[in-house]
Parts: sequence; structure tokens; C-alpha cells
Amino acid sequence: MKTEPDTFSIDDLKTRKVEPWDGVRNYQARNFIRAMNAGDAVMIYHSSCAVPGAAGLGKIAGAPRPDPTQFDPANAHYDAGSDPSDPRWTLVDVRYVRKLRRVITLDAIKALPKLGDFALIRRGNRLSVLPVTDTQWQAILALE
DNA sequence: GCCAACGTTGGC
DNA sequence: GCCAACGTTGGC
Repeated sequence: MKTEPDTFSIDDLKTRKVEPWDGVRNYQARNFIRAMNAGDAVMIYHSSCAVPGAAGLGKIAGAPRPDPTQFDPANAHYDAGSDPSDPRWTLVDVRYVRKLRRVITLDAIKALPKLGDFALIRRGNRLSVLPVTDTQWQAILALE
């Protein structure tokens, strides 16, 4: 799961302990959120910053649920077209697990030989929530 | 349903 | 700040 550290970093998650991951407004990312289960492991990735890369680990704290910000006209992520009886957008609550000892940079991840098809390093990748296979997960964490 | 214009993401 | 990628919007 990507986040811009200037807005919400792994340190912020550490302070908050659990954070509702709201504001995702991309159908593909939403579908990945809907496929999540409580207890699933997540890697927290810092994007749009000086050193993009994996910064920490978390886990999903509960079942996916409607994102309340979609119904709040004052919220930047308000969606007037979302029907409260069938909410369009979903969030999960993410619990802090730990920071990585150092940021595993995008460069280092790209240099891994056996990632296979990985949405994070596809050209023009813009997905804010994307799946990581066991193989990818272990290969990345082995760089810590 | 096509496609140009526009907006956003995110690395550099 | 620039620009490539790509999703969304809206005119036709």
C-alpha cells in the first residue's frame, strides 16, 4: 500500500497504531482492498518523495468496510455519485507492525532478479494498492 | 462507442 | 518542475 510520507508516513502509522486507509478512488485498487482479510500482511511503501521505497510493515485490522469520506461533501474524496445503500468505495483499517530497519528503495527492488510480473515496477504504474506474492514479499524483505 | 482533452500519479 | 503513463470526462 502506497502512501506519500509528506502526508502520512510509516512514522505516522506507528503513532496512530491503526489507521483507516481512506480516499482510495481507483476501481482496481478498490478491488484489491475488497479482497483483503483481517490479519493480512501489508507492506507500506513511500511514494512521491526523496527516496521512494518500502518503509514498513502493517497488517489488516478488520474486514473491508465502506469508506465514510465518500459521503462527506466537505471531504476532498467526496463522491456525489455513490449510493449509501451500495457504497462505491471501500477502505480497510491498517495496523502498524514495524518499520523496516532502512527503506528498501525502489531502485533496489527493481534490481531484484526474480520478481516476475509485479505491479509496483510496471511501466507507468499508478496503482496505490497492489498485490504482493509470497515470493516478491520475501525477496524484498531479504534486502532489509 | 470513439477519442481528444484534461487531470492525476509518481519517478526523476 | 518536468514529463510519461494512463484513467476519466464529455462532445459528437
